[in-house]
Amino acid sequence: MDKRILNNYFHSLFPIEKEIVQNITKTFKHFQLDKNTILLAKNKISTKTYFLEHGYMRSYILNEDNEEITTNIYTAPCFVNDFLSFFKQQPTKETYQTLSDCSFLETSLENVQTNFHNLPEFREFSRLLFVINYSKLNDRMIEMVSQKAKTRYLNLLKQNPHVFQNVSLKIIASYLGVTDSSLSRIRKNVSKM
Amino acid sequence: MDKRILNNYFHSLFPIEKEIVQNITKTFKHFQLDKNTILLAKNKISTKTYFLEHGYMRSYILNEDNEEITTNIYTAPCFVNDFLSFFKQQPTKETYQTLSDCSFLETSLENVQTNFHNLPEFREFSRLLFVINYSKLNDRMIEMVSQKAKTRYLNLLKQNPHVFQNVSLKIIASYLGVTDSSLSRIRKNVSKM
DNA sequence: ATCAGCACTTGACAAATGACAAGAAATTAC
DNA sequence: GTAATTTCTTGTCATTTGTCAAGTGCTGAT
Repeated sequence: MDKRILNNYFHSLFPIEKEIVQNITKTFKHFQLDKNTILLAKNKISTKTYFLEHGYMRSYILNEDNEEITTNIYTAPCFVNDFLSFFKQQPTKETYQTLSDCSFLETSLENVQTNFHNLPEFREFSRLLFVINYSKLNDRMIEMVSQKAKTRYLNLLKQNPHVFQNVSLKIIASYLGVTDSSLSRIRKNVSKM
Repeated sequence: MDKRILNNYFHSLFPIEKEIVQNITKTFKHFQLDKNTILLAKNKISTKTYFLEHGYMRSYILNEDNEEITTNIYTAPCFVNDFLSFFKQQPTKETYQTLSDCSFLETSLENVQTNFHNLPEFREFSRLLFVINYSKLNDRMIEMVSQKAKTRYLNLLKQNPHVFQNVSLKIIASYLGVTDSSLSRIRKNVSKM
């Protein structure tokens, strides 16, 4: 099976030898999911690390009014991993759902552990992945507390314009922390400038 | 020097042998800072991992209007680490400042790397620290987008009441993502219930 | 002891966003 | 192809939060 996208992802983050990457990625297995399918449901324990090769996904929670709050939007290629559930083997708080037809590669916790403890390069890679994810989340948090909705919308539009062709505005609205009617008004306001 | 608090912190997170913890913590060095001192300034490259043994700290950024936005409040005992700056050796976006007299333990990137690659238990510990920090940040982000200011205030009051005795309301307000006048009104409203 | 500055509160008003409802447009199911 | 469902927009009004300015009281420097 073709693992070029996954292999390239390793090389893009970090100088690492081709053979080592192939050694790491050989345990990853391909699979596909249709649009609007649950990859990992709330309260389940995550047993895999997923690499999203093609497509769009999101994670979401239900608030006290049973409304879905989108906590993250994933654009391929990227890793999709519920860190807390996967590494501490405890139930997820979030549900992970495809937003388009998606193709994935997955590997087990056992394989991750073997590589983590045996391959110094994989250790460095996984730590770097944590650092990058943490930093992205921190940036988003800062944006949420210090910018208004219109700025957050414009930033997303600039950084990830393709999301708007692939993800419904309702989902994008909750990701931006506003209602769908507010987002609609913001878009109207932006378009006439 | 007494490293009981640091050693206990390791044991509290994770089942790990006493000798291994002592081996890890032996490279940590004590130091102290007065209230309102900069531990790590914006645009500097972090060279140390810090463990806050006693006291309160915060990290903050300046927004476009040159107002300080508190991005995190640290309550001892805990690790204080700018992951991106420390592990990627790039300039920080945030400034780290003490909010009370503080005592710290610090160790260098070289020591962290040695332990990370030589001690399986330390690898597991550092990954767990990442997982916990990521998860906390994610919870806070969800709270920010889905709860209103009053709820966020009440949650902080419940989870960390001591912060209110040690950190000014102005700083807590910006941490909660509201202005200090709003927080003042929220407190007034809460107190008369 | 005094003065300057800071933290906190409060008032009046403005701006941003939410809640709800209705209708148009797009998508999906059969 | 048609009906049902969902998405998106828009209107009205309420609520939340911000902005600005003033006033009080505390604290720290000299």
